[in-house]
Amino acid sequence: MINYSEIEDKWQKAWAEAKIFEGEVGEKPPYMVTAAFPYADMPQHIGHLRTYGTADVLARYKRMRGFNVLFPMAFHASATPIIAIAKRIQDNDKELIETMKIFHVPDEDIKKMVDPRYIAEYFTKELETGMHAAGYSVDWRRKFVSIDPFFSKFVEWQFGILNSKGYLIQGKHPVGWCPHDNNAVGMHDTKHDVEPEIEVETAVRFKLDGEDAYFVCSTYRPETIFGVTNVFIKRDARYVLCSMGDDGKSYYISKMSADTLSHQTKITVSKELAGEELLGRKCANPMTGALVPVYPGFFVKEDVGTGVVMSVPAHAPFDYAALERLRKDGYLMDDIKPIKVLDVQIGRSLGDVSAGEAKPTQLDVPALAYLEILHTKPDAIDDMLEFATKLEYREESHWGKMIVKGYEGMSEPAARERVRKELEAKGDAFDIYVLQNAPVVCRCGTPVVVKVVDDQWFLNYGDAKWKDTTKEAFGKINMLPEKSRNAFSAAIDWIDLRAVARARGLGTKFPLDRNFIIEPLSDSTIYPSFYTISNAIRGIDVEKLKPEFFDYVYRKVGDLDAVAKSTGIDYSVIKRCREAFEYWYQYTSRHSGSDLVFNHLTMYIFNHVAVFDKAYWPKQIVTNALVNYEGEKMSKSLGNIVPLLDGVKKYGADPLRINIIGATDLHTESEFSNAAVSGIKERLGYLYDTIGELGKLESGELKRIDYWLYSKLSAKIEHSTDSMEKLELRDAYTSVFYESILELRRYFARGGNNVIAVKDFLSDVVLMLQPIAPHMAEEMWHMLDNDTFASAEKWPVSDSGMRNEKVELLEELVDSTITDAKQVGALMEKKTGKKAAKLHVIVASGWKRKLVNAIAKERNISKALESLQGEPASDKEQASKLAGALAKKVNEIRGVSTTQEEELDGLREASAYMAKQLGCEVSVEAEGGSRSQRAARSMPMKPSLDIDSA
RNA sequence: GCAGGGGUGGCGGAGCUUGGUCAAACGCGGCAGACUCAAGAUCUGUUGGCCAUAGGCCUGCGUGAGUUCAAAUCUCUCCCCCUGCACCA
Repeated sequence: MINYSEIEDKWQKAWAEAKIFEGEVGEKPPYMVTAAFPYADMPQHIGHLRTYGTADVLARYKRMRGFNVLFPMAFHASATPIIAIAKRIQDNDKELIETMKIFHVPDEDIKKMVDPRYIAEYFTKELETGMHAAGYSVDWRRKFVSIDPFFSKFVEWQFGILNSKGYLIQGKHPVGWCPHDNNAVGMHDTKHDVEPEIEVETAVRFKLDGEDAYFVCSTYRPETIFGVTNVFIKRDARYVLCSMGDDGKSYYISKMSADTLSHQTKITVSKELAGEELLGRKCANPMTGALVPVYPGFFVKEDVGTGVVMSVPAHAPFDYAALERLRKDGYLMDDIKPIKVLDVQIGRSLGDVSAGEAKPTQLDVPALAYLEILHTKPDAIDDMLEFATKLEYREESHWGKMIVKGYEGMSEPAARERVRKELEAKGDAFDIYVLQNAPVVCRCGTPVVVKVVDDQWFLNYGDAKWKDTTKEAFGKINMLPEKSRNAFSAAIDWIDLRAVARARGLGTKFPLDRNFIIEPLSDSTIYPSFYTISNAIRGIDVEKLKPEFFDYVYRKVGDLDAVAKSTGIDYSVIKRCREAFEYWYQYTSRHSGSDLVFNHLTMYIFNHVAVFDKAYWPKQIVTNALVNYEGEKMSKSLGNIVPLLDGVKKYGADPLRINIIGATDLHTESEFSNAAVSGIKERLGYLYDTIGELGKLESGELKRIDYWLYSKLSAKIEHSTDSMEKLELRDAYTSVFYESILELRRYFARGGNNVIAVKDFLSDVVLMLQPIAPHMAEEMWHMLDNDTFASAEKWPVSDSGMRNEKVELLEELVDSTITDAKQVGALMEKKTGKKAAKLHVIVASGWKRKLVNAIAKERNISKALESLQGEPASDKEQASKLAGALAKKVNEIRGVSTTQEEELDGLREASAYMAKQLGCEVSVEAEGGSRSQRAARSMPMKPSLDIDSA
């Protein structure tokens, strides 16, 4: 049994003592690997191995490829969860404390976590311990925390630059808001961690006839305004007459919506009344001018939107149903006729079957037609109407074409935008925000509302010039996996204004308004550059870290002497910082989970472009998918989180690393499972044992199977090197790990026993295993009589001279012959009831090879036969016979490279092996010399088989 | 809704960039055998389906169409699944 923890301890200590992972400026080409900050609000679980482990594998690989590698690490604490956690600890939140227990946080530490700073302090230690245990080749001298004062100086400097470039702007912004706490609320501030989802609706105003006031209807589909036949209100709800904003007009909306909307605009109520009282009035459609009546709608909700709904019976099943019900109840409205505004093939998305059955009686009223194809009626339950609404909305949005004059042929989304803009231009429409997933409840118990704050600071990622420069930089970045490029491209186009200041949290104060904190994703966009100097400036009085220091180090602005003088920082330190930045930042590889593409990673590119010279723009970005546990997503609520330290202790760092990092492509989720890890352990054990037993092998002359092993090794090195360059780790480690073991097994089964060959093979395999399984590789490397560090060795180089395709081909011939013989033997046994006693393997003559190759080349039977001129007459006769048989497959025939002698040789050499596999005697014969009647059936690479029964 | 990714055996997933030599590498699971008093572990073999029974044939890569001598692979259509959608790490 391998004692993983003993081996891990041993080598982790040895590496630290030898300082082999400490990056210093040097002569070799630099390569800097950074992975997204871990957040210091929880320790790591095994899922984190995916990103950090991948970065470590790359760092270790590049070191072996002759690069001077720097792999630093730091921690993020400037986040809201950390504040929320402190608060929840204070409130004695059971669920949270449960989670803390999963991570073995001692009670006394939990108690201290009412202080957010203690949370950060505790978990940064935990994180470092975990990363150490996982065997990451990190240069720990450079670590810092995002709330360290010297880092804040760096962030402030960065924001100074962004501001000087005009990228910081101020404006209105909708946020989830708790009226009780008077605070913006995010996911971490709500019960059950629900993210408040804010959605924009269009509010359209309808002028009342004969009254200086408006109804405000909220809608998602302003383009249907052409089809409005009436307005719905809720009969038994309370409504108010109020002012909205400062346009001096009066508006009718429900009382409840007035409360909600008061967080978005100034609302002053002048009168309150019952919905009942509004009935019977008329108001004007702002688009068409038509006067429409006000009716009660059964489905209208006073707390949704404005509590007033514009009715479009042609395109809204609810509206249609409401009118039908009113009609049934005898409500007079002879003048109401649905007005169709767009055309669509009804039921198209349901497939041919349902659409074929549907017989819409009134195609002029799509809303009714939708009810009909769903076999439902206007008096159906709300859920059915809802379903019909969704279907209609979706199909019309997808395929609908406008039929309204002036908008003919426009798609629904285009028309929606245009109508909205037109109405807004006239002042007849404005945006209102709604909580799409209401109710969302703040941890204090108050329902969350949408508030529009008007003094929010934004980073303007929409700035056209900035975007263009970013795209330029993006085009040159190496993306791994390459297919992530599309997502980035979309993200760069999409990102616009990003709020950068927040009211509370740990972190750097916002320089333009010290009452705010810089939002935690925005404070960490260019921090990888801070690693290049963090070790050199730690301990310097932070007040000396003035902007001119950073300007010089990162942008070479100013003069070294002057900077030293004005900051008071030692000349040599500044010089060293500049040199370190210039050196390390030439080539950087950035690693993160793919979930960060749409925020951190995109902002990472933007901010680098804004701050640094071209030479220091990002060079490579690596994203990876996440980790599942036994087929399920890992999550705290599922309780299937395995803390990293527990995992390492239980399974060993290397088996975990192979399973989580090496068994999957970057873009697919990896699967952690106990079964997979134990399979990996068995295989590591096989390699370990094989090395331990090398002494039992001999050192004779190389045999065919030895050449085969060398050939396989050479191909393996070439293949896995290619894969590693693209970080296709699954591919690389299938070859290096799994297939190596299969090859060794076959080698021994074929009678291989050469100590030199096996040792050569294993040495290279062990070295290639080093990036992913560093501890075991180190151990085995030393068992192979080396006294250097595998972690500091060179990656193996493929010796193309060792490639021997002929030998590999002949081994495949042995395999296929065995497979065929088994099948034939089984058939024979089934037919005759007798077991095979002797197998005759008859190898095809040379002329057949010529014929086959000629056909493969010419794709023409007669031409191929011509090329056989000069062969003995009898062969020619047989050749034309055979050629006739091959004629109908003329396009499928492949050429062969083996001669009859080579095949005979290869099969004879393996005849003992074949005999063992088949359990019968094996005789290998040449076609010419065989007495078997089946000899003529033999083909190149497909010997004829004849079995003598017992 | 928008954006990105995906749909291949019992399962996880290769293959798609560059069409043919290729359907299913590698792993898990299943089955059979070896070892064992036995179980487990391990090793060996086998494993898409169907019809065959001297090594063969047919069928099969979400749906439907198209391009081509040839499509898992290229184009289009539709369906379904996953992820993200901002002040939140």
